[in-house]
Amino acid sequence: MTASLSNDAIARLLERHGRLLVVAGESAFRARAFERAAESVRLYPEPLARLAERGELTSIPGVGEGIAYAISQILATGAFPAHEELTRRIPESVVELTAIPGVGAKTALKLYSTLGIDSLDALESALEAGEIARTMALSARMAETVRAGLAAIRRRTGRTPLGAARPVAEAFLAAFSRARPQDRIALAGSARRWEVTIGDLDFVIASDDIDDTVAALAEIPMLEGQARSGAGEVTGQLPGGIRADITITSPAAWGSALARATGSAAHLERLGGIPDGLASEEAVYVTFGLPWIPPELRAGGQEFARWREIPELVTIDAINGEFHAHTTWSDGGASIVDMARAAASRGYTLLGITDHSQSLGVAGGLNSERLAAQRLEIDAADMTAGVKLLAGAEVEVHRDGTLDYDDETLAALDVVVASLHTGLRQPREELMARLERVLRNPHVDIIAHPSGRLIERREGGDFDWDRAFAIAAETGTALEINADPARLDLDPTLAERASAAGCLITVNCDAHSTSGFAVMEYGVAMARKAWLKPEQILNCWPRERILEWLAARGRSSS
DNA sequence: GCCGTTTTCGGCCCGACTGTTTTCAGTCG
Repeated sequence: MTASLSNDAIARLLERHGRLLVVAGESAFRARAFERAAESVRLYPEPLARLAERGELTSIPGVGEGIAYAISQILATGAFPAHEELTRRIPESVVELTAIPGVGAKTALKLYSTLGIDSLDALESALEAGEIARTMALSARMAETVRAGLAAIRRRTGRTPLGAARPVAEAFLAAFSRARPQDRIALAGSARRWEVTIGDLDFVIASDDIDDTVAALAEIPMLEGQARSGAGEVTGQLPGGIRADITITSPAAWGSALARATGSAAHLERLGGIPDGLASEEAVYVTFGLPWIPPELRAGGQEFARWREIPELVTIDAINGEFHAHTTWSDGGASIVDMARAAASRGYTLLGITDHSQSLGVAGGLNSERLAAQRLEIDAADMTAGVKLLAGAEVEVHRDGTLDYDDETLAALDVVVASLHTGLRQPREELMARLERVLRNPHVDIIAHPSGRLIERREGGDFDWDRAFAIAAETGTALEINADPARLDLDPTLAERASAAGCLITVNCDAHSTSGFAVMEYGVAMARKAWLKPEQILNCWPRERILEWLAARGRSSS
């Protein structure tokens, strides 16, 4: 039994197998089964080795007889037969190719079987040599798609999205606190500053006995490959392959150590060196004649000129409702009533129910008949738990800028959120013409996730933002900061520009379940990085004022 | 491969868009 194999390591292997099954052209359902099982295993609280000993692997959701056998093989040998057989046919690295937009499983397999291309590097070489275009199996057009896709991937930072890193950080904080309740631990670095992507995770621990703390760290299973790099420095690897840098300090020097480890480099440089031996961050800032600066604002710029405004910035308590949420009517996991109750428990007084429109078939989009039926249920549930429900929709924007419902249907809705989910690779002219048409559509109240980016996975559209913001300010259309950690869109820099241009901002979770509202902390952090105040954010307004705003836009909500 | 008040087989992941096409395969959301 390989006791050292972590749940994360097992999950990674199952996930790689799932992805390889897709490329191999196996059943998409079988591939998904492996990916689902991997997700389930990664989050499983108990080491799988112990479950395997008890013969309880199939108690994990998504793990049946087949995958339980694979896991037992992985635990015993570090691999499993089906995976070894598959990798003999197709190298694992071929999966890399499918990261290129426009290259799916079939094309990746074709590239491998006809040209032996088994990685992005090999693909780039073949492209340089002109092999792609010369090969009869692949057209010149394909070569161009590949070239553009490779360039987009090379532009990626290779950093970890915040939404992947923070849950890992929180799990580690909890695990350490259980092991060493007498020590104090905090997250530091870019994750504490709510940067959209992070390079590694930094932690600071205050301890009266550094050696004891180091020994306790060695006992935490989720921190692998630990090394002591200095008297009070420990490094290691956390789930997802994220590097952890841990600084251990005395309680008396906690403030100095935390401020240093939090950064940013530009912020520290502007401060001009953190004094040693201060017990709190407040004490650190006092020496510079400053109040405590919240981590998300430590960018090395405006915080030194605008610190007096900090108490006025938006906080999570100022959020009074949301305009973008899904239910089981389309691709959500909770009913209208359950979503309303979850909203109420967050102190909201208003919630827009905005399921997908008809052309987004994969998400179970509603045609106008089902939309009308849904309104009956929304109206019946209105004021459930004291929350005003708006019968809205997240409406697809077609490639020509027209919307997915006719004017009559749109006019009957309480709120219309418009989204571009497809055709984001259109050239700037087309994309802008399309966006302008949406912004000038009198039925549209809010533009959801305006750029369409998926962090580290897909770049946003090539919009002319200054022009877009000017039009949005003119039409009064609100622009969303989507709090989903996979999106964080608008980005804080764009949100700040939009607000400066006079645009109204709204921060929404795009919740697909009752737990989906938890990501609001990300959205608020982004809004704070953009130096936004509640007045500038539509869903911080009192309910009556929001309803007046909607009414003034021709909305019928009562 | 997993799952189940739809329960041991058959559904799960549908439909639009694009161009690798010219009657349909591949990709994407």
